[in-house]
Amino acid sequence: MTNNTKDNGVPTLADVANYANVSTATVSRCLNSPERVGENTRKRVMKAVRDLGYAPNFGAQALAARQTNTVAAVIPTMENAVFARGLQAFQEELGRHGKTLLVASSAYNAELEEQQVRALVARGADGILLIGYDRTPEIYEFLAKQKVPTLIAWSFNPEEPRPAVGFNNRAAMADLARQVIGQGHENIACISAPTASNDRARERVEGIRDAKAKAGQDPKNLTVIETPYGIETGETAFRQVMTNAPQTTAIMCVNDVLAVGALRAAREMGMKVPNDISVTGFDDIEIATLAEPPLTTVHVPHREMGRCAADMLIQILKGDLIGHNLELATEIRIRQSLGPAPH
Amino acid sequence: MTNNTKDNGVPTLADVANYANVSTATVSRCLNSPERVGENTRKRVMKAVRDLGYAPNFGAQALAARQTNTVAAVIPTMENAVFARGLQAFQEELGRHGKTLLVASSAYNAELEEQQVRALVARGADGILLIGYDRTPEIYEFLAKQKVPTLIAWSFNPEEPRPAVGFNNRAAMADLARQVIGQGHENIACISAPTASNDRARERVEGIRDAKAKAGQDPKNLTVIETPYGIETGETAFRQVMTNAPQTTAIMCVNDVLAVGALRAAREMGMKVPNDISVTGFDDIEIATLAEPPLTTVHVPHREMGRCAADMLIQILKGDLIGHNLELATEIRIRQSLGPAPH
DNA sequence: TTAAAAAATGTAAGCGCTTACATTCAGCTC
DNA sequence: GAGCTGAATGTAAGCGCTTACATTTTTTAA
Repeated sequence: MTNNTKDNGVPTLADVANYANVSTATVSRCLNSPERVGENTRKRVMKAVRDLGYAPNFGAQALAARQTNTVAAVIPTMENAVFARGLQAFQEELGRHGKTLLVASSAYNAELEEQQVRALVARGADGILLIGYDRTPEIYEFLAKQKVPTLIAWSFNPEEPRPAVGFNNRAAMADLARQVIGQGHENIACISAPTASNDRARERVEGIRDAKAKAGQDPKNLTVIETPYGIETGETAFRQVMTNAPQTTAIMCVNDVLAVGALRAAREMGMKVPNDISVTGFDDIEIATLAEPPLTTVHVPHREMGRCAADMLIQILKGDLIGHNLELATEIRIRQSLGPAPH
Repeated sequence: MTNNTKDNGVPTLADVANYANVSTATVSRCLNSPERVGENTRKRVMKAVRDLGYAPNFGAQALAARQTNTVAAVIPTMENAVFARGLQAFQEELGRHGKTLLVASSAYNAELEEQQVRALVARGADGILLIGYDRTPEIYEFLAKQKVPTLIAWSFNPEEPRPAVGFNNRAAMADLARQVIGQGHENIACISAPTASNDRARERVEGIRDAKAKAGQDPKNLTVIETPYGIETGETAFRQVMTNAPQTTAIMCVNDVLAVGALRAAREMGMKVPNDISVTGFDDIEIATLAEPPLTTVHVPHREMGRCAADMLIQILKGDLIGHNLELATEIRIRQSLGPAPH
């Protein structure tokens, strides 16, 4: 046995240096800035790397170079197709730039989110992606103190100073509400996700109020039911609406999944959509077109958002602070679930 | 300014030690095995940690402790709900054990998968989760050489020696096929994902053949169309089947998404499901129940698989090599998309 | 009271890499 | 050929933490 690899298995930089008869500095340079090394030497070193099956030790590299090339994301859940898509694109783009993705999910729970953020930062994330603006100041302070660049996604509010890539939830929902109102609906109800620590949901609800106000309707006069994410919860919420406010002719849901639940409940209750009642969603995920009838909704470019988020975060990490804020456009998709108000 | 934190910002263990008037070893012990430190000292140190806002440096910790507490997963794509769910559960369970998840996706591309595996290992993954058995020996060798414990998920083959948690794709599909054949179908076609480097798809197709053989039908006589993942591709494949083999009365798809595409194509072509043709899926994701008509499919416990995968990997990392193989049960879900063969 | 055992804490040697700085040496210029 | 320049390479000092081992303090037992 040679004196390489210290007999314990995994070869180190020193083993490679030894094998190639150069110093560790040269090997390191070969790997990180090959142009600074003579051609012959480089070839010899590369051969050594291959022969030995060398791979750099991550911890050592991170320690010495003070960065991990790792980016973290904390999302509510991957089971929501919206985030799965965005995250997929985010990861792909990150990969293209040699960065790796660390993920955790908060289950829409602020406290858990805080833990996750801390854990990921402790894992050496160079930067972090967070969903929406809403969270305790403690997290933001922590991030600032640890000097971890942070990007917000899925929300965009021109008045917020933080770097963000997203869309104007409020304006988008207001647009959609305008369409609904345009169909003659006056008794609108809204099925929302819990708004307590979710600015996206909150803004969407406000968007409906904005549109109502603009149309001369009383913005206070809006039935809102809050319920967790899920098809079943959407069903239950629909029933609740019909009990509390039977005169309702249009139900606007803050996401497609709740809307699909509403659609299902309507069918079970023998109500025809859109003849008896109209239903709208938000996100435009696959089930929106699959639903019976297909769902009128707001199309959100989730993939693009993920990709842009990655690009922006990379920019920020590089120190290029340009383009700190990016607003993406959404689009109303009118489908059969919206019809004129019955009279 | 005190002589803490070296003026450069982030506090280190030494700063904490200094502030609390103990050695770095004591601080380290406070953090990692508090029971080995006297109560007063511990309190003092913890206060110092809080006062200084100390957080351990990941690289240093990884380097010194020779582990990152990070586990990696390479999945085909998060956009497939099946993996999104499993991964979500995987991550949750990992989190419960203080581990963090690194993810990458291969887009069902073997070469890309290899790169991703290397990248993740280079990022210090202590262990890795891979989907299915199929991949080049090089990857397995690399993993072995780097001593990275590996777990296979979504497949389970008692004859394979590698640790795995999954289900018997072949048997499950054979079960479903038996039901189809039981409805009198003889001209069965299959819409499959590309089988080249996907043992799950391959096994499912073989499962159909098994059932045919068992029922006295010729297993060779099975129309198989391979197509990438997607609703649209499922539609196209359906049309292809009806062109190539118009006598087909049942189409078995290797996943729900392709099946939904088939369903849609059938509707567009004016064929009634299940009167004119039966369609089945595999996975039992949400859209299976949402589809019109609801899809007969194989229910796979994706979440449970994710959770078990995490548990097993953690066991393996600990060195407990027990329970090296885990087979999960699947279940046939008969819904309206399957009916008797027309005569 | 005292020695031995146990508990608490300290000392310091790495972990494997990057990089500032030092050295060597070939190729120039004059 | 002396002096200079710049490319190629080497030397060695950390990076911030863990942990084996040494030392000190406290507890226990006889």
